[in-house]
Amino acid sequence: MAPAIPGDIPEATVARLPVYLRALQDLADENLGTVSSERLAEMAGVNAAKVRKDLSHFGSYGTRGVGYDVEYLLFQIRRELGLTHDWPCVIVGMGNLGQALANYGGFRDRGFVVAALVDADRAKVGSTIAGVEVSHLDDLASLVRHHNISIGVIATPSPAAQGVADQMIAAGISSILNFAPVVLSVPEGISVRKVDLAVELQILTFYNERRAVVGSAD
Amino acid sequence: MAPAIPGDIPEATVARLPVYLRALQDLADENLGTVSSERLAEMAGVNAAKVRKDLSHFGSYGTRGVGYDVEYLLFQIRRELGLTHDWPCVIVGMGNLGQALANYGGFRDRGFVVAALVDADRAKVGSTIAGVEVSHLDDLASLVRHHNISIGVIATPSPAAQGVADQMIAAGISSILNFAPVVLSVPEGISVRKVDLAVELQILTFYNERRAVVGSAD
DNA sequence: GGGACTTTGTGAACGGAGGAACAAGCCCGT
DNA sequence: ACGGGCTTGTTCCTCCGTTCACAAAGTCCC
Repeated sequence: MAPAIPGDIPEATVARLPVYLRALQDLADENLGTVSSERLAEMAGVNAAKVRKDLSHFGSYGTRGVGYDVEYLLFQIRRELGLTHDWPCVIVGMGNLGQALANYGGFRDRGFVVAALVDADRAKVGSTIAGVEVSHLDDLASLVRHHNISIGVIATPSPAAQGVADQMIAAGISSILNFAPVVLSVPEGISVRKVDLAVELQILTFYNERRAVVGSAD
Repeated sequence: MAPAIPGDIPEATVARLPVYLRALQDLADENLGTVSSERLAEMAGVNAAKVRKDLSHFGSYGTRGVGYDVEYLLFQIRRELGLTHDWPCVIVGMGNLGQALANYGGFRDRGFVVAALVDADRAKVGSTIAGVEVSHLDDLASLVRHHNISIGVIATPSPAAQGVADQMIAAGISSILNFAPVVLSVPEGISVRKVDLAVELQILTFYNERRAVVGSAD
């Protein structure tokens, strides 16, 4: 599961960069010129020292006594995350979740363009969702090539997920976001992130149950 | 963010329990009587020693030389996760994502029942999604009481998320799954988990970009 | 019944991440 | 020019989580 050594940036730091990015965008919208690590930490819901250490991995982007220049830091983090350009994505699986993802506006705002939609069901092929025509799974490879896609989103039922992942990888996709509740096995060099909604809920129930059993000791 | 000490189970272990649960369900479907930590580890995509240590936190559920009894372990993990009964949930925000979540069948299969749907837009109130009528946000508290809901799902636009969270907590909800890309501030004793789809994609692009820059050193 | 084999449960080493604290550096007012 | 006040960058320490390795314990076969 480990995406191997990407450089020398801790994985935990990478996971926080998008959160900083979002906070900085809010600051930029308010026309704030600079921000302190403390303020940024508060907005991101983390510790101030952590913010400074995270940012220091990329160089000295701040000014002592002043803080960080919002625009400059925005640019640097965008660059680190590879968000200087939009990323075309393909979503495979046009069920409830796939359709919702296709319609979800939050992607384009943050640098991701749904370039292609794919389903294995020929009955769905040809219909248009969010302005994009649904193609058949068989055409995945040519779509990936044509749109230069490197990110694939799997929104299929569980049994189909591994097969779709294999086809994505064969087509040249190197980053996969998997919504199917299965553990994908992929070769070295392919990044996979998994989002399992039921797992999140089950983690919540664990703590909920514990609170009930232990009693409200607060 | 830390849900405080729930007992003495490491948070990382809790997060893996649902994964084990899913693997065990697959094993049960195949009528496998027992499973070794090694096999289970492979299915869950983790280390065998980790599986054993995780499970040992709850007692000795295995038999040396044999492995773990699938049915028994299933029962124990379900019990630990509080999945001996179904959990009624309320989804707030009937946009694309909220509707998709309401229609998503994967919840009910895993112990979660969508008991109520809520939106702030009166134009949406009264319509039926996935067999559940949409109520107005003002009725949240009475819905929570009536259906004995302890889990709330936030699928609103970002600006509304904190207010909804506050209302949920005031109504007695203690566990929140947040899809809005904002950091919620909640009092002690409330569990929050956040799912931010764009963040996941941005993490992928980081590694994608790094691979491109570093070159395929594999 | 006993020995060989298998697998769990756990003690200990190891590595990474988090947080406190402080020195270095920058700005501003006088 | 210079001192006071901030804020960063970094060091050090601690803690949590992972992994190895092995003893304990059970099964199976002869």
